[in-house]
Amino acid sequence: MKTMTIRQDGADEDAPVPARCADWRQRYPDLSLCPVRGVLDRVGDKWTTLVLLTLAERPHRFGELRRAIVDISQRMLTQTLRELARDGLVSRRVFPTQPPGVEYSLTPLGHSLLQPLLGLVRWAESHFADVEAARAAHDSATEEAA
Amino acid sequence: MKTMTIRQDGADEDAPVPARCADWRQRYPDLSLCPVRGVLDRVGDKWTTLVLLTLAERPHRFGELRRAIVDISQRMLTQTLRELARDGLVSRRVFPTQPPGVEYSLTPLGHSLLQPLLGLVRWAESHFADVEAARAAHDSATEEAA
DNA sequence: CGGGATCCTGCAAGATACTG
DNA sequence: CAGTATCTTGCAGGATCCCG
Repeated sequence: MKTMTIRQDGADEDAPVPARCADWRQRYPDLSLCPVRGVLDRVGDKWTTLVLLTLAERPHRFGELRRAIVDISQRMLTQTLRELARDGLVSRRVFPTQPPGVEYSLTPLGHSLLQPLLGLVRWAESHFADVEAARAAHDSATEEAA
Repeated sequence: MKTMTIRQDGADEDAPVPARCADWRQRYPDLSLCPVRGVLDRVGDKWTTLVLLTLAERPHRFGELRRAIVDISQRMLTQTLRELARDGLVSRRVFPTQPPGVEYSLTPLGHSLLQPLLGLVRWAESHFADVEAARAAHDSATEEAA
């Protein structure tokens, strides 16, 4: 293995993609502690992304979010919002009216996550057809083998 | 609601982020069919990303992947690789040697996904400290309320 | 309206054992 | 070496009821 200078505080930011990846895996043998995994787990969460994207549009109240996301259960919405608030991605403002209103909105940090997230969305938009084609090809190939 | 011109074949690519998001949600009332969700579910998968990042480094054989990812079970590795191959992100080459060797590598499509993925990784690298700080602040705040 | 607390279930995923 | 098959379980997540 080639010797490689690794900065103590993080990966070598000038390193090419592969080296960066290898570096991350080496520095976090316990994957549950890896910050990258933490983020990816969140993003992959069934609802987190949907909530973030919805809030990207404009601030929403609890009920608005429920209706916007349609098939989210109230339990999951509450839970997702709490974790997002805890992570500092979403802020929760309570209006002491009657009945009480609660408004959720993206924090600057949450907004910053939106950019890479949108990168993924764009990839999905432009490459989903390829994925579907690959699936069709693969499926017909394996089925004809059977 | 404001009227908005939606191109038949996809979201308005010039639209600002929020409108794009709203658009996606509207066009896919059934979220399980939404291509964006499909991609995000994959990325969020506990192992998919790890495998892709590992293969980004260089092609790996099955056993190499197992050892590289350490705490993946053989079952999950097989399953993950099969789905990635089916989606056309990873290619599988069999060498008819004795004993047989199988090499997995990224396809061009898989490699293209790497870019947005790395965007997320970079976000995690640069903002994880903020998330942890937010958590600490949030936790101490709620705990003192109790 | 905006949740909290409970109960219950399905499936994701680990462990183990076997095969070409 | 590179998987497949089977069994088993944890827990994500839905449904439901209640409360300030």
